[in-house]
Amino acid sequence: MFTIGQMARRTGVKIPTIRYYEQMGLMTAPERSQGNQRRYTKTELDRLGFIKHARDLGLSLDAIRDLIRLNAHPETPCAEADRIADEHLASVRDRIRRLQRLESELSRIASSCKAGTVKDCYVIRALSDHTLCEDDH
Amino acid sequence: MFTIGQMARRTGVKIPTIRYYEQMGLMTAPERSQGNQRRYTKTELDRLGFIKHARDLGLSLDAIRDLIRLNAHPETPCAEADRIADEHLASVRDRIRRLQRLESELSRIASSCKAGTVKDCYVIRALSDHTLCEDDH
DNA sequence: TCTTGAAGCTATAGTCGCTAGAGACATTAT
DNA sequence: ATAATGTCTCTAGCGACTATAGCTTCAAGA
Repeated sequence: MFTIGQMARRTGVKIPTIRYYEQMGLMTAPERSQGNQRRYTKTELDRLGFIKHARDLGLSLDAIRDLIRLNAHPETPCAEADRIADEHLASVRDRIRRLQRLESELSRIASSCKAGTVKDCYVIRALSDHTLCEDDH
Repeated sequence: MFTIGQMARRTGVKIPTIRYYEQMGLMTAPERSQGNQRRYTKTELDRLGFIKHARDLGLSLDAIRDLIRLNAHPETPCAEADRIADEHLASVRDRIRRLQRLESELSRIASSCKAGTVKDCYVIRALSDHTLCEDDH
């Protein structure tokens, strides 16, 4: 049996966040001590680890809830789990693409100002004037 | 003079968002018509365009507030504006790096499950078991 | 057994950057 | 004059937490 603090230390998930996951239905409400404190089993520790890992990979709580639900029914085909991972991968790739476009514009803007004062600052001019952009966003 | 709707159409910033920017002190409170509706000048239109552009580039409202403040004092050295753009660029690059690591792990996980049912699904196993990861996060 | 300090409890509010909705009032076109 | 559209304020909601207040419980040492 683990206290909530031990759960936090072992998984790296902060205590209020664990309680939040319980409230959001990602963690089932654990047993309680006589004094009403949460006492977790190994199974629950593992589930929290699963959630942590999936969060680190950027999955939404909704997606994680789906995966947990799938996991609870081991006979269902795993196509659905595949789909969730795939979908997320696509959105990650999209985010990378957009960030890279942004990076190239920003790096053109940043550190490029030779003027001494804001009056002629290229950074501010570039931000004011969209036509200075090399591609549209 | 522009109505809030014209401002929205010209900049692509939604009406409630414009009012929100006013509340947050990014836009100054504009003149009002006799019927208490907002009437904006060209200057204010330009500022909204500036904000939009900076937001599209991912700058926080705080950073934008700083830039606006700088812009209002044209004699200050522009090193500060440079710094804001630089800092933001660094954080964008960091986000790209992290997303790329994530992408490689996810693409390893996704679409790789040959099992028929969730019981042996690689996606779910990979998410449960951090040791399957190729690099640490 | 008592005490102390750390850890845990609930409940509520705040974060960021919007977005949506309700219900009332203003403006514009016909 | 009326209808259609636009705008007003106010409030609440989103996701995923984080912080605070004021309380109770637990574990270890004296």
